[in-house]
Amino acid sequence: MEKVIKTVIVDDNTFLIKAIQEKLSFFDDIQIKFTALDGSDLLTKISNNHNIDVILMDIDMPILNGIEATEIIKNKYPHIKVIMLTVFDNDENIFNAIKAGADGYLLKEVEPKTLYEGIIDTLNGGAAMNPSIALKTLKLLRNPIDLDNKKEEEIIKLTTREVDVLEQLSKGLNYINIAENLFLSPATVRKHIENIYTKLQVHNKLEAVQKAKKNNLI
Amino acid sequence: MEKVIKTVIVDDNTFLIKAIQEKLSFFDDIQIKFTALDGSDLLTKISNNHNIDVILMDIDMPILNGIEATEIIKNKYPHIKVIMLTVFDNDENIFNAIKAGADGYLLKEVEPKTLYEGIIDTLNGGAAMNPSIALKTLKLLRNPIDLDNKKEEEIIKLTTREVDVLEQLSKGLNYINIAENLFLSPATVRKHIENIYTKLQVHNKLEAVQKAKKNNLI
DNA sequence: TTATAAATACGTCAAATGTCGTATTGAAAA
DNA sequence: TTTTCAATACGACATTTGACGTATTTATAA
Repeated sequence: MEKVIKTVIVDDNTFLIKAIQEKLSFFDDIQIKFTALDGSDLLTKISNNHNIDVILMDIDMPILNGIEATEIIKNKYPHIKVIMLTVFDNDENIFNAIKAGADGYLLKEVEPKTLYEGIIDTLNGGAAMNPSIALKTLKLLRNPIDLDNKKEEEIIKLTTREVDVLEQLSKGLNYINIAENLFLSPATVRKHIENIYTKLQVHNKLEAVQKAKKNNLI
Repeated sequence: MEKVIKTVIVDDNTFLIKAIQEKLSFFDDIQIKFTALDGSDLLTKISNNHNIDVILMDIDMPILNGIEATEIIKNKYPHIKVIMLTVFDNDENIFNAIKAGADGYLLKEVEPKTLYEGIIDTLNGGAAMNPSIALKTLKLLRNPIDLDNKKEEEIIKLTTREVDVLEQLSKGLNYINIAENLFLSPATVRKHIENIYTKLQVHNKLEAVQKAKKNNLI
């Protein structure tokens, strides 16, 4: 028989705590030891009982947020695995959470089974990650952003097709070649690029590529 | 109904190709367009048919290895997803594969279902990764090693004035503005740029700026 | 069911860019 | 001293790009 996985949930929203608990209720070996409503609350409770395997940590919380809490926890109890469980997937949060020592990063809409497997993988010495988060970490590795030089991250939303086109643009290809690569009409490529320029508020290829890289869109 | 996923397998071991094919045979929407025995073989075959969704790429191969091949492929066909599929999980391979533009990194022992899901996730704009690989990428992000592998660096000599112009170019300025900034005639700016293109062996602004950055000229 | 969004595509026009050729001047190198 | 190179500059021409408007189809969300 497998031994239980002593789990802690930290979230300032009691409804979301309930939701996570329900997701995990399918799995007999998950044991919720306690829950906490913010980082400070967690620290208090954990100092009385640090016999914990894994913490599921929200980020946006009052008093002490999830990233600060993670840093403290991982410093004091490095054996405890911390998996971020949040609705936010912006670069800065991801990067800071990783820097703080998080062992995984999942989005709240995660399937129960995926969440469970993520916990197991993490305890087995891996890291749990949504594919979309994984991609962002790859991009961060390729193109290290300067977080100091980066205030409020604009939320620029490009469609997948627009990203395809932008990637091609970034290789220095012209419209004709991009069209050939993506099996499109050059007219469509131009239209996509037009839309990209509008969204990025730029007026030529070079600016588009630079802004896209800066915002880790490509 | 979902459309088929045009897939290519690259591996110098025909037995392993067979093994991968068998793993994917469970899934009706995976269509193996062709297989290749090394990077060079892949490039030849893909130049005749680049209507491909995803490439499963081994790393250790003769003639042209998987990382070099990935770099070439992603430069020419950035829309094609490349997932590394290898037995090696050392930091250097992972880091270099990511730098080369890989969209995922899975180990060969991967379960058929996991491999399939990884392909799907990647095509949906995510990244496929084993948990153990994911952890390594996190560690690389926390502690960035600079494996700045500069091989045979070409010796490109630009004049100081050309560098001036190139720097302006890299800011996304047009000829008129560059001329104003440097107190030149636009015609002169154009001539400088023409000479820069010749020296760098490129044919447009974007390529010039990228090559210049790569060679630390700006 | 009806909006809405995404992806596709065409046409037009002006502006910018890439590629030629040619030429003058001054400074540095042979 | 002669030659070469760097920097400046003009003209011409074809191609590419950027900025409009418009329109159809499909999938998804309200």
